[in-house]
Amino acid sequence: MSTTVAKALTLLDQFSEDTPEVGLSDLARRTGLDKATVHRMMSVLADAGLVEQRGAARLYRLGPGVLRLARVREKSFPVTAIFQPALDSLASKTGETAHASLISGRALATIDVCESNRSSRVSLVAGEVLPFHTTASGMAALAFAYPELRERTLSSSLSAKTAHTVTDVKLLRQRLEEVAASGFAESDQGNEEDVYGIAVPVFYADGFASGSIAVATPAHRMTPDLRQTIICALIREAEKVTFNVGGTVPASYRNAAARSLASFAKMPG
Amino acid sequence: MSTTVAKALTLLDQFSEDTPEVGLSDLARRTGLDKATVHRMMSVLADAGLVEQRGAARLYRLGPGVLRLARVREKSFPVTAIFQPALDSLASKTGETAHASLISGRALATIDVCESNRSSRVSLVAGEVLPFHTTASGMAALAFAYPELRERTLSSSLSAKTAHTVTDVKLLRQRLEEVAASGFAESDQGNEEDVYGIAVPVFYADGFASGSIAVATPAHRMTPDLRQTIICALIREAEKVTFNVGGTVPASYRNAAARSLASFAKMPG
DNA sequence: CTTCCGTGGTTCATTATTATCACCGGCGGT
DNA sequence: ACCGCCGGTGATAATAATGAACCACGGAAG
Repeated sequence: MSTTVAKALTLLDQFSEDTPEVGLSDLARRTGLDKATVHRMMSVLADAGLVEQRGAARLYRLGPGVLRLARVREKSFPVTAIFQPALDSLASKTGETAHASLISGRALATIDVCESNRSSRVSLVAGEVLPFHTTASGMAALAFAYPELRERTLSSSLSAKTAHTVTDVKLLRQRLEEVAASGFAESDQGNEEDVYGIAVPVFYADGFASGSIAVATPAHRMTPDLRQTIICALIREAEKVTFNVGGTVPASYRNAAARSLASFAKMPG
Repeated sequence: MSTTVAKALTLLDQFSEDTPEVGLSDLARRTGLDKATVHRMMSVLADAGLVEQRGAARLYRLGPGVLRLARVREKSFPVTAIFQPALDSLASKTGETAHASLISGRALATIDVCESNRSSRVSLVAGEVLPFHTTASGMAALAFAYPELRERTLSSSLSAKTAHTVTDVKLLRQRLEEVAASGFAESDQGNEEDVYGIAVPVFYADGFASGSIAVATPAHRMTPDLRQTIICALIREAEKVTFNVGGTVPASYRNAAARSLASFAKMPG
């Protein structure tokens, strides 16, 4: 984080679907950078087309440049187009909100969402950069990601987002091992109050996780039955998605997932 | 261009649909930066998720971060979703390839394309950052853009891309005045050999151009009839698009477009 | 097998860039 | 008129970027 470009790029992280437009002072406050610094950096970002300044309020917002970049990536390596149908299927099967996230540098980026059509549903604020350790999506991805990323994450600052957030490194490591053994991750209100998340990893061609797909439900609604339905659906969809993006399911995960599915089959109901 | 962030951002411009993956030395060569510098910058960009390095070849490609950013922008300010149907309509009406570009900092970013279904058609390399002065899209946008952008562009280095490219500032200024008077821009092989482009501007709420929509045809196929068809269709579609993005058509353009349409009506055929 | 050239990646002293702070003009509420 | 906050600016002190040299590797050619 000491390099100037890194600081400049944190400015981009300040924009989300919640706050698509941000002012200069606000950016400075959020990032802890000096106003002048932010101003100069934003001018540069605007020059590159990554942000633009429109309207009388002089607020900044993301610029057309990001559309171009996304287009280039999606054209040469389509993923959102592959994830979306899987999420639609998940949402209709489970009746809950499904979303997909990709490992994006040292964090997790939510790239696709399909909200359920229930009256009471989890409506997630997509577009935010999510930490690994507070979300089921993050834990699922991290458990099967490059070991170096796992270590770097565990040895970074792990802030709590709710009263339920696990921040203890030893406990997190244990949780990751459980995820690795079961093939799926769960988060009971670790990232947001009243949200229960379940996630499974999706893989790259090299057999390491590229991201994850997840289903989020209101915590009070979670039942063993629903839980089982969600996990089974996730495992099945994830396999398809991994295949469609040209990924390889590693043996470790394949075994873990099979074990979990088998254990459900034995249970009554 | 002297700031380090600007240099780092030029690295992102090296990725296009043509070359979605680039190596380290290649990036250094293209940008004129030192290998070590590029490596450090790419590491930072990768940390932010804007690029990623996959596969044994260690090539860099755009990362999931750009998907997130595009999603955020598109959710709060949908434009590609608005441009696309207009382009589809243009392509079917004219039988030629249509595309939309937005002013992205000090250049033009192509964000949407609809190729015609003809056997011989202009197949454009989208995703590239286009200069203003070589393309019809660029001239259409520039003629109605903020004066400061126009001046800055005209006083920058204007390199030629084909033998037909106009690089003389005085002549370009004259062309821009013609565009302002007629409401549309034409480029006869100024950006690419054998490509004839016609474009009209699209506007922001403040009455300045946000970008343009254009139709590109093989130069040899262009006829007065086709030209008229294209221009009329463009003007009509552009008005709709401007309205749909919440933009305002300035009086100057409205008059110019009306004049052009009227002049065609008077003509035989 | 050796040589050569091209990768990607790293190091570190030199140097140029960047952050900081106080300041400015403008706007809106009190 | 005042106050606070906004976006934006400029000179100086402090920091971060630079780039040549270097390493290890891999493939092609001699």
